[in-house]
Amino acid sequence: MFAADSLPDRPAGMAEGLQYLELRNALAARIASGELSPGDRLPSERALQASSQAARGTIREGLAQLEAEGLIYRKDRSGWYVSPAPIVYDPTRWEGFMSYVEAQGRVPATETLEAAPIAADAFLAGVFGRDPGAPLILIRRRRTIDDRPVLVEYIVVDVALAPDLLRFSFNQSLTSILKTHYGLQVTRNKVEMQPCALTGREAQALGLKPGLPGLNVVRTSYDAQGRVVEFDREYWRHDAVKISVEARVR
Amino acid sequence: MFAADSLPDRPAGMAEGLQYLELRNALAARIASGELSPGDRLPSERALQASSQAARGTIREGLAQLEAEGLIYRKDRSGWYVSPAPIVYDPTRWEGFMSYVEAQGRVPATETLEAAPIAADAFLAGVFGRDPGAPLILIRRRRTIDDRPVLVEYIVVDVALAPDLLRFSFNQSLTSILKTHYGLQVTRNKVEMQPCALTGREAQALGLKPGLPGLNVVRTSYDAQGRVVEFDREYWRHDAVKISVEARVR
DNA sequence: CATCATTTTTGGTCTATACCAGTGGGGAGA
DNA sequence: TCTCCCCACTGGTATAGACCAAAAATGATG
Repeated sequence: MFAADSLPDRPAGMAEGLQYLELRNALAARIASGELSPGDRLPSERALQASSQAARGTIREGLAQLEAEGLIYRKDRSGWYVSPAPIVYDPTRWEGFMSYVEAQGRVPATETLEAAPIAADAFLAGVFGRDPGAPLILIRRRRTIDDRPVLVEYIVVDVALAPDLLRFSFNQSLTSILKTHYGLQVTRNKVEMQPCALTGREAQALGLKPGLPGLNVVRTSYDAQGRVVEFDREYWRHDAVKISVEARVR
Repeated sequence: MFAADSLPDRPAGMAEGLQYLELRNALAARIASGELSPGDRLPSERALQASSQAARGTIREGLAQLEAEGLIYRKDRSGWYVSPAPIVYDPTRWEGFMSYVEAQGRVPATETLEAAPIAADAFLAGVFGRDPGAPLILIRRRRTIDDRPVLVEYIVVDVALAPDLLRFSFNQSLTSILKTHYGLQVTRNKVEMQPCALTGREAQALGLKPGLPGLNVVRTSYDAQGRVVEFDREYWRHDAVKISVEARVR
């Protein structure tokens, strides 16, 4: 009940007599025992159906349950797979995705999907304290851990603080580009997080069925003068991340 | 794409031609327009079926989608309802549930489900820096906002720091009891959060179908001497809370 | 050995139906 | 008027089938 890392193979009170929960429990036990390891493919729905006598809809109900718990994930029309361990994410200690993931013994990678100048709309103008129409830069990236896409992000930077930013490659740390070439150092963060459904472009970029659960992280980074250095909206796979915050009470 | 409060009635690229997404879009639009307000009951599944010509399974697929997005929730065998706005939760500024919820213009309440002495197991012994078997106190509470249960929590307190704690009522702020009567003041917090599925006792206490998505928050509170004042595991309805963290970068 | 076309497998969507169990309202009876 | 019971309604679970589109495996071909 208390151990932080306990993922019970059969949560107390999880009703028996329900076929989809029985299936869930059976698969969860096989994952917990190590018979199925992260990355392994589960038997196909029809194979599970044959071995359990249940209807396919019932099988899918059980699989969806495990998916909601983050124990397994699906690859469209390819199969169901056991989820890798989530990475631990402390938004107050964020020194960038690459170093963060590496520190946890995983292999990160970044792909720039888009990088272009845009004009501030009303919302972004408010964020950056500029007038609507002010020139900004939008960067869209996809980030992977061990070759599995885990998040897509939209980063907005103020051109006034980082002129000619587009000449750089964004497949590495943006934080270090801003620091090295523009002397912009983040000293304060505001982070908002909310569970969401991954839809449309986000789902597509992550190779997910639209509507799957995700985590939406919005980060506003300020420098010592209180200027907005970076505005960042991230969409994470819900099973890829675990949030851990450590902070003094104020 | 950027506005933090945008809950689009039809996310860009959310495929058309899929009946369950069409239904989702139709209902989301009615919620966004205000035709359906928080707390309102949706038409029954069979009524939606009659008006859309789709099979009931398809209807339920669309409803499950909206549920995953946090726009609606279900009450077992009673109906589907529009979700109220989530409360904003900053774990680094946590002064207690009651004041927090009140500050956002909502009505909080707390119910003690259980309060009893327990002996430390291996995990809790490690948390509190005591020997296994050391006497602790376990408090289980349910907390509601506007009469809707939103979380259950398991709080563990070290008897050595708070002797005779059980004489108090826990239907109010525990933080203030510890401060007023035992001089225990929290100065530092460690918080971990992870999406989870609400099962068994937790689902039951919240009146939810087992397996619905939730948010698991584990908080360890320390005083100025680094002693563990409180160890707290919370299970939130996923649609009841939005996390916002503001912190200096270290 | 690499490439392309074909076939098989897989999950994705959808229909139609059945029965169950808890909710909630209305009506009968005290 | 109040209480209790019953019943209609609601969502929850399950079956059995169908067809589709994308992925993966296969086999033919260069």
